[in-house]
Amino acid sequence: MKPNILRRQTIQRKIILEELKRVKTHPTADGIFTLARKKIPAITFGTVYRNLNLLRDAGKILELTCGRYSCRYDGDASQHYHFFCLKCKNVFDACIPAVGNLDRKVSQKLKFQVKYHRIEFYGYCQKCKAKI
Amino acid sequence: MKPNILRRQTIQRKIILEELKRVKTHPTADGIFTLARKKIPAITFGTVYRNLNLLRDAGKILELTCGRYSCRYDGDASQHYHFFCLKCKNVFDACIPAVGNLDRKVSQKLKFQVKYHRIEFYGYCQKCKAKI
DNA sequence: TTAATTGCAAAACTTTTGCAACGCT
DNA sequence: AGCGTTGCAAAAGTTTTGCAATTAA
Repeated sequence: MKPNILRRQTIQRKIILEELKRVKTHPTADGIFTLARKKIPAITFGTVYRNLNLLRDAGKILELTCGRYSCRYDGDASQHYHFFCLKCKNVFDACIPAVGNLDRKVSQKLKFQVKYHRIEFYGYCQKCKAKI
Repeated sequence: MKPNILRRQTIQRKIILEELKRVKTHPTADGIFTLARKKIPAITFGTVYRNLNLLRDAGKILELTCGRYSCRYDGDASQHYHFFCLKCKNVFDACIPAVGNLDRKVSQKLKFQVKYHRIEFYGYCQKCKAKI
């Protein structure tokens, strides 16, 4: 059923991952498509989405869900938190250390198996808080 | 531009909010539509979505974003965290107290104005962890 | 060679919206 | 009466998918 993942290195996949690691803007799939098309004009949406799904499943990138439509992607798959600006809708890394023991607390309370957690901060970024 | 919100009490709005507060399943918009249609067979998707948006904007319900498509809704708008089962995709309340000082830490670090945060736990619920 | 991957295009799915009719207040 | 709200249907926006051609290993 599931296709074998990341078995081949294609130029499309390489560029998508490279661009995602290069930028710090946590782009949407559409944004990645635009970035990739500058390097590979013939690339299509289907290829971008398929690769994003595969890279996410392989744990090489993070898929951040925000709002109704559209996810955002992060080329840095290590544990870290995010800040979402309520005004300009940009996403930033929230540079604080991981909160310890959270997963264990919830495991004990719910009797569930907690694998990981995410924390999202919401508010106004430096530029936007000046304009409110 | 923006319509005046929640100015009138309609039967549709009343049922949507009642059902959302009644169930503990954190349903999707589609799920709420199905629930509401049992009480008001003529209700439409448009009405459900419009009301969910208005109720969310008014702070009466929570909109939880999870995955690509589809948000989930929570009739309990008070501060609490959530657990997402990676297998059955159900959403549960994570009954642990709010983590203090988090917002302040990020505010100081980033020089942003942090209004609130959300924490999402991921793993396997009691039923699913037995089947892995 | 062969099977994963791509490009293309259509489909699927969720959410929004314009408009006339309806119905709270 | 006034206008917020609904039902209807079409549109918009995002993501997925079937298929034949391509291409990495």
